[in-house]
Amino acid sequence: MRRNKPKYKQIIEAAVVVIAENGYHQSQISKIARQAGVADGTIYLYFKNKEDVLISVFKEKMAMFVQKINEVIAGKETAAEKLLVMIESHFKILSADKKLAIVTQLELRQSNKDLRFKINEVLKEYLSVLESILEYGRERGELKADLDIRLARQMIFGTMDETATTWVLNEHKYDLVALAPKVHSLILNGCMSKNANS
Amino acid sequence: MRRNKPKYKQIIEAAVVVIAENGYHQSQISKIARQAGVADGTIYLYFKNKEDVLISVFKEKMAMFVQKINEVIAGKETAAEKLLVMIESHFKILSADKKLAIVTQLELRQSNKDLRFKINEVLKEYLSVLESILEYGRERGELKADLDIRLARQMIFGTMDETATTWVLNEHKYDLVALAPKVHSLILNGCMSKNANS
Amino acid sequence: MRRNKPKYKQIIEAAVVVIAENGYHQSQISKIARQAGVADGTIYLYFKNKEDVLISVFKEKMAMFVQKINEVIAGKETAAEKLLVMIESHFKILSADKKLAIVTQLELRQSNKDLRFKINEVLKEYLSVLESILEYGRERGELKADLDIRLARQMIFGTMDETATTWVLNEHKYDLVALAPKVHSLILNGCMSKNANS
Amino acid sequence: MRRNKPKYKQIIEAAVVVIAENGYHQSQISKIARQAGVADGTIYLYFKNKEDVLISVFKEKMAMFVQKINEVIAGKETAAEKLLVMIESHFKILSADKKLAIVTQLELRQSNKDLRFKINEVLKEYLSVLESILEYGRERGELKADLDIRLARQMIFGTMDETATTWVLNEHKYDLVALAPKVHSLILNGCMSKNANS
DNA sequence: AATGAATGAGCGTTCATTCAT
DNA sequence: AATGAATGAACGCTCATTCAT
Repeated sequence: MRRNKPKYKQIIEAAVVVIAENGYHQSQISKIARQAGVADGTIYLYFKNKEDVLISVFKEKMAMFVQKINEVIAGKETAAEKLLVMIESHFKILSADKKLAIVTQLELRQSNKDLRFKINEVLKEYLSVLESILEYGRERGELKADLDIRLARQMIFGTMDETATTWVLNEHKYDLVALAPKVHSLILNGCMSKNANS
Repeated sequence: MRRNKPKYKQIIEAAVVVIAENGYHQSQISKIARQAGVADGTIYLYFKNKEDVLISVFKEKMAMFVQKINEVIAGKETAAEKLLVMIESHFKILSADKKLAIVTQLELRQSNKDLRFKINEVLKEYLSVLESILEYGRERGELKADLDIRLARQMIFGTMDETATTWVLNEHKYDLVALAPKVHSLILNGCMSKNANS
Repeated sequence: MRRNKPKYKQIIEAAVVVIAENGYHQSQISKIARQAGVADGTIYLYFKNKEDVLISVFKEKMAMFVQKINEVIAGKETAAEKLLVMIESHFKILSADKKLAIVTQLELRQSNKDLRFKINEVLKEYLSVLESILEYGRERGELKADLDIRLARQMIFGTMDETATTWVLNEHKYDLVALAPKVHSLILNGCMSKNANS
Repeated sequence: MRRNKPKYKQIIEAAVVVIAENGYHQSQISKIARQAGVADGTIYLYFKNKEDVLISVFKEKMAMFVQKINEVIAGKETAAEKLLVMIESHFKILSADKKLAIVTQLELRQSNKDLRFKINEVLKEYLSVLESILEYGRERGELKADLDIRLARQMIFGTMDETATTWVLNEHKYDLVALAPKVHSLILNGCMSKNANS
């Protein structure tokens, strides 16, 4: 089980640091190796190639996302509460590790189509957690009976993602986590005034 | 004004075609030159460097977006209607030019941080049109009085963008424009059931 | 016609010098470029890749061999005379360009199977000239009526090649051309004593 | 004496198999170790370096050649007979072990100049057996009194070698051993017709 | 004796940019 | 203005060898 070898994690963490500090296209294997304190060749004992390092960074971090989200939503009764803690957790994880935020929101998106296709595969697990909350809410009558789950998922993920990216582009200069309730409210209730007739 | 010279437009259009057909990383200056019917060196008479070509592609196309959106929203009275036609137009432009959709949703995002920073600058004009609609709606009492404009803008743009990207990743196999009313409804009213007490 | 561009020949000649002086495995593109007085990238304007440079060295030189041989054998009446001048010319060309001798007899043989397969293709033209002399001699009654042409060709080429290689391995310390008549006699008459009954 | 240790032979045999199956440039130490059932490092307990493994392969196999040839020529009276059985044995050994044939005729020749220089040293023993047959024949009056022994040896070895290589390049699709008498006749009597006046 | 994880030097090729014509 | 031949920096990956255990 390669994931338990200390060097595996060591290289993953080094990759996050190097990519955040240098950008995707300036993250040569030699830099990652130096940061990890190993020889270039050692990376190839744990990873198939450079792409495998990058996809593994994403897999490991996304697995952490999914695990964390699953933990916090389990403790909540309603879909609305589950969504709130999901958004909060998502923002908390990025706020707690700003280098990770740079990597996931900006740098990894510069990868080529192949890598981004693989990243999308990994993302699916996360999106399916989100979809299961939506289905749960729809069944309970909390959410609209005719809610298009996929579209709603795209709205919610799109909103969280855009919010997080804007925050990173603004160099983290405001509190991302504090936005969670407002984002949550927008998603559940929309923009429209209560007394407007649509 | 370089933009009025015929070769300027010629090179821009050639770049869109080449990027859509070959992908960002396979779009060498020599390919763009060949597609445009000029010599490699000629490109450097109209553009500072390769990045300038790409940012110009984005600027030109985004200007078209802004112009089109301004046209359609001018003919609508309410903010809700303006938003609907904005979403529809956004989706229509991408549906009408699938190469452009590939370029904006997938390929240009592979560019490096510098280029994407500049693209974000260009995007601001588009986003400010969106913000002005939201302000208009808030003033008219259509939209929530306490609506956080910037956050709402992020939600709306994030949702449209994610919806469009998913559509491109699914190889345009369903009708993107047909989703506009549902996206519009989600944005205005949210996911929550009417009779739920939030 | 790339072969007439001066840089093409320039690079071929540089390759011969570099390979002879450094050996096949130490003949990096950068060394060949430096020797030719061009930039590394320039080589790729004239050759597809490194293998293409090496195979072209062989093709050009072998074409010279074939042309020279054809010239000298045309002036001779009998197959025996043709063979003699062929062997002499073969040895003369190698003697006149000792670097070329090192390259063809030692260095190019270290190439991988793919390259050597392609070299063999080029060699076929040379071997067919040899076979045509043998056929001519058989028809004229000079050579044995039941001579196995292919086997005789292998004997003659094998003998010339081994003789030349041994000479190169001995660092050209004796006169290769002077051996031609003896090689010719061995090939025509064999080793056996005239009065022996076999 | 390292050669008597079981792992020594084990590694040699593994090397022959690996080189024949993968080619010279794809025969990494790790592959040879795996085939031999030992660790990579173990090879360095028995061999100085990779070159030492390869030269040892050649030495061991060439020793077998020499021993076998010495056995068969001892049973023959005339030089002509000795030569015939030598050629036959040479071809038989290669026919019987096609992997060995690939290794000696094609793969080992891709090695660098140093290694091939050492291989030539080993070859000398084989060549000296051949020369002693020629000297024996000359003394007995069987072979020409003025025969240049070294040149004749080059002709004979070159012919056998070229014949064997051509056979390997033709993927062993004809019977190599069956060619021995014809090769023998060519070597002894040459190509020339009996009644020609040379 | 035996292991195998770790090392790190080495190189073919691409392509944005220049500049003499 | 337009050309396009020439430039040369930059990097992922392999694998023979070592050495702590």
